[in-house]
Amino acid sequence: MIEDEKLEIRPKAPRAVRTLTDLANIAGVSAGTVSRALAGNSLVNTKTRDRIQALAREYGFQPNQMASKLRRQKTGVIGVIIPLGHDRRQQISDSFFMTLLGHLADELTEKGYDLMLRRVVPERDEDWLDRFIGSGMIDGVIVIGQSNQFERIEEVADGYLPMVVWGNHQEGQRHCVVGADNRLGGRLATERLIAAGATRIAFLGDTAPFEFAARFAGAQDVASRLGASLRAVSTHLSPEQTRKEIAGFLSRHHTEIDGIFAASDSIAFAAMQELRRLRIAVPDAIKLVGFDDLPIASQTIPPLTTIHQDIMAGAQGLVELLLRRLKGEATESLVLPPRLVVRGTA
Amino acid sequence: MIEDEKLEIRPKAPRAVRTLTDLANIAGVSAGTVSRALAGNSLVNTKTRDRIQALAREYGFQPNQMASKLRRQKTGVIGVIIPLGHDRRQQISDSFFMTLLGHLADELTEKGYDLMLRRVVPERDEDWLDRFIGSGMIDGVIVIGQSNQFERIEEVADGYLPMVVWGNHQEGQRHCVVGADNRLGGRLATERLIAAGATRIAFLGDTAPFEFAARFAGAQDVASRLGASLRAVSTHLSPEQTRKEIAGFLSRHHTEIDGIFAASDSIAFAAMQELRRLRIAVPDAIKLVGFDDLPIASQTIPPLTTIHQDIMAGAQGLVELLLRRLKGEATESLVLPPRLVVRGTA
DNA sequence: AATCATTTTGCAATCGTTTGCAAACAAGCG
DNA sequence: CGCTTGTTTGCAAACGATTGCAAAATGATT
Repeated sequence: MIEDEKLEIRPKAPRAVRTLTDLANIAGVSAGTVSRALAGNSLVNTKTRDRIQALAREYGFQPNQMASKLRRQKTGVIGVIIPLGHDRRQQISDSFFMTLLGHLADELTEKGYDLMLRRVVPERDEDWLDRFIGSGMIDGVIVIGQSNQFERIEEVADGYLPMVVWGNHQEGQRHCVVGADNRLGGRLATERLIAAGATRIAFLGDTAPFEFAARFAGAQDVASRLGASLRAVSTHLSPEQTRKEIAGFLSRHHTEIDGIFAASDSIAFAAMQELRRLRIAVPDAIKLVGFDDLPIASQTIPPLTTIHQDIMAGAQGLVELLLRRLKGEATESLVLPPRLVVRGTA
Repeated sequence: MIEDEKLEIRPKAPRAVRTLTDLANIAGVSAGTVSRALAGNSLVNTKTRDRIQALAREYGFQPNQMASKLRRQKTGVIGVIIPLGHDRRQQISDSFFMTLLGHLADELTEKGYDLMLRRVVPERDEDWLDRFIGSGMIDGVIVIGQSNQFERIEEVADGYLPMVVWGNHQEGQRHCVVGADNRLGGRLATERLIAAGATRIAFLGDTAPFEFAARFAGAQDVASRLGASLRAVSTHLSPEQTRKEIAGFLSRHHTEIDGIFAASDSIAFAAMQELRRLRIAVPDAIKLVGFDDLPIASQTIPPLTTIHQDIMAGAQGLVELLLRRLKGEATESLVLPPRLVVRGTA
């Protein structure tokens, strides 16, 4: 009889027990005790702790996070911010970043943190990074991609420790970064192109972002050393735009080249498609190497030769370094080795 | 001279002015007034408002969000939660969900909300949804994908208004959902296969998730009506696993079919690759239709015939409905029309 | 039974904003 | 000049959890 009543009281009722005090009243103790009990604090008697925890479960009580965070001055939330280029669509569909984000979510969850995602267009908002950090909503921040904001990030890094960035490592930089050795990757790609017989190479992709610039620099290292010619064909912004630029370049200049180093797999795919439209044989007439090794890279025809980046290791590195920085440690950057994957296009 | 000093005071100092009261002291007013001034409240004199806002900018002051949220009892944060199947990797790299997420981030940002991302494995955590909602950190929640949690979501929907789900619409369901008409999509795909000459069709994909089940149901509608045979080849979980299962099925049974309806483009890609390995001509020997119309679908060889879903419209719909629900409106579900895109595989 | 050491508990201050209410002030009018 | 309207401001009470400190309860020991 009593139990029946109990069962009927709970459902639908507008959550009668919403605060520590509510639960404390029910349990016949003080709010402080409830707080300690739920925190598993050893200061509270084992028996009352269990009783209170049971009660909390029964009434579906969860302490208000906002109040908790305010009081403890930490949020348990890590911010992940993606700076976009001028065109906001630039990286939205970039599967590389999106995959990285997925792994980050998993890693952070595992460590007990929540993830707050923000995408910003730095050009439109000077203070994009400071604002996120100063918002008081996050304990630390992971920046995905340096875009063209290297300087801004450096400035912030001087005064703000818990920040880790995915991107390229520059000699002597002050912010902690995790990323592949893009320059080495560029070298590997170009060496492969030349080994496959290419001598007149085009680099396809926007050279403004640091990651891409480093890939191009690596290509330059090798090209000049091995006596191949190299030209940069800078593409811009949105995928459609990029595709048009690639199409334009290829239709006009394809006879002048016999190798393409694409700054990313996405760009490589676009190039492949255009080459097919122009009935230019890959790899016979033009060799092609990409960068990233997205899952689909192995599924194109011919499968794409590319530079592999270990995304999961990257995500793990980002999180681990950030957690150490949250503890006050100053950490080194982490540079991951890229790996050439030879498939069918070069 | 004075200005020089001003410049030197600010940098590096551990943010001397961190609270409303700090700023209030500087401005010579009370904290309440500063609060109102920064909120652009009309109750405060225009002149003092401007003065305070200038001061705030000068000192880089940002009110503490945690305190603000606690006091106002709303967070300005929308939770986005992705329930994963048994295998956590299942959907992580699913570019469809990831792209949807990107668009959601944009839409929410535009409306002034922040986005908190959480990925969960419902099997491991019974209360995944309640816990997120009850955490007090979010004003509303968007669930991406029903996975196999339809019932759980229904239950929650009864007591919690500000929730919108991406997924499939079932007759008479109680939670508000946005998604393509999967059944119709399944019909379109199958009709196309049959029109292209297929009579013995295999459906490739896990039929447990509601979206996929509906696609299969659509296929059944058409197959039985038009006299084609249809068998479901249920794949499971992780991409590698899926690939193996597909390979196994095709190598053993490819002679028994002449058409494949893949539950998603990703699955279609895997099938294509396997068919190529087996030297089975597409679409000559076997016709193939996918679902989603991912960007790469147009770039395979031959380009993939598939069912197009408008992801951006989906994201906009989710956000718009959620905002209306936050205002207390009860909203209808939104079913988006899928569209057959005929390319080279059927 | 009294004293002391040790757990457990309650009290009350605190985190930093927001906001209802009332006080202070200015302005308009007879 | 006094009185009635408006504007602007300040005061102080929330919001709900955490935690140092002291009080109370318990147990151990003589």
